[in-house]
Amino acid sequence: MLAGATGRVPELPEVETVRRGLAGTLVGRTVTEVKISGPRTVRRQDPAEFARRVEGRRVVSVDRRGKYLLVECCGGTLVIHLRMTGSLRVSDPGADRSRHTHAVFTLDDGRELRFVDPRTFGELFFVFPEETLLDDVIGRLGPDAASDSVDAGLLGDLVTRRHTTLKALLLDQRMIAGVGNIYADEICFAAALRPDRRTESLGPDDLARLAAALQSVIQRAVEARGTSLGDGSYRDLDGAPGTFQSEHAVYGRGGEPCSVCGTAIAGGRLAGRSTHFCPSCQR
DNA sequence: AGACAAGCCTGTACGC
DNA sequence: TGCGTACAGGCTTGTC
Repeated sequence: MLAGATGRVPELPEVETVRRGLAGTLVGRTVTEVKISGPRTVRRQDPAEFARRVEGRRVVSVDRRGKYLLVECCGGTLVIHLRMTGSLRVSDPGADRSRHTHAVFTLDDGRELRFVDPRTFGELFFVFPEETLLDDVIGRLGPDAASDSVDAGLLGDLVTRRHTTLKALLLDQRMIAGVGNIYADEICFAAALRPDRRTESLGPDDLARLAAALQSVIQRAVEARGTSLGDGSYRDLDGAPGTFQSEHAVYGRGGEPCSVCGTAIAGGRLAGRSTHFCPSCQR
């Protein structure tokens, strides 16, 4: 296993797992108090103003677009992006507060929702319906990778619009929202396509396999509650890891034999990201 | 000790 | 000129 190649970053399946947990925890609850301690955690608006906006609001539903969590409240939306190392935990108020806890939401059932983020890339903000900030952020995103609309036809449109490598296309949130580095590699393997394939070279059969691979990898990963590799990696709201890492065919397996053909998995850098693929199975 | 991991944004360079 | 793409840098810190 490559040093540091620990998939700690939440992508769609991990964020979806958190969303489901949040829905069960937050819907119908009212946020009674908000405490922001991280100086970078709320950066699109004043943290005190953010706290004022959220306090006293009842949660109606919890949605997700790509890697963004949308906590729909009466009168506005709490937006959460975990970025690289952000995580959310539900705790009793007396429970030890881990280092790097940057925000605490107290609920009317006495529990706390805590936002923990060592690298502080993650962020929170709250938008009123009449504000455009949500549209500015979410409106840039392509269709959600878990949505039925991501089929061979849509992918055909994308590859004519964006001439680049397959990996760069999959990582581009404006094209398809929710895929990150781990699942991009896994999707390419499942589609038997090299990550460095030029998008303009993909034919109908390739696009059909790609669409099927996207759906199946994302669906299986959601069912496995995401990927957790190594210490400090992603955990769900209750601190439990996902299990999809046991199904990884290529990510983090550079040099290991391919599970299908035995060829050594190749590793390298593409689109600025560590990239792994089977040089024999993927063309 | 310094390189690396990552998502996302921004700035810049480049080729057609 | 302009557009789309490629790439580097910034942000950050735990790990190797």
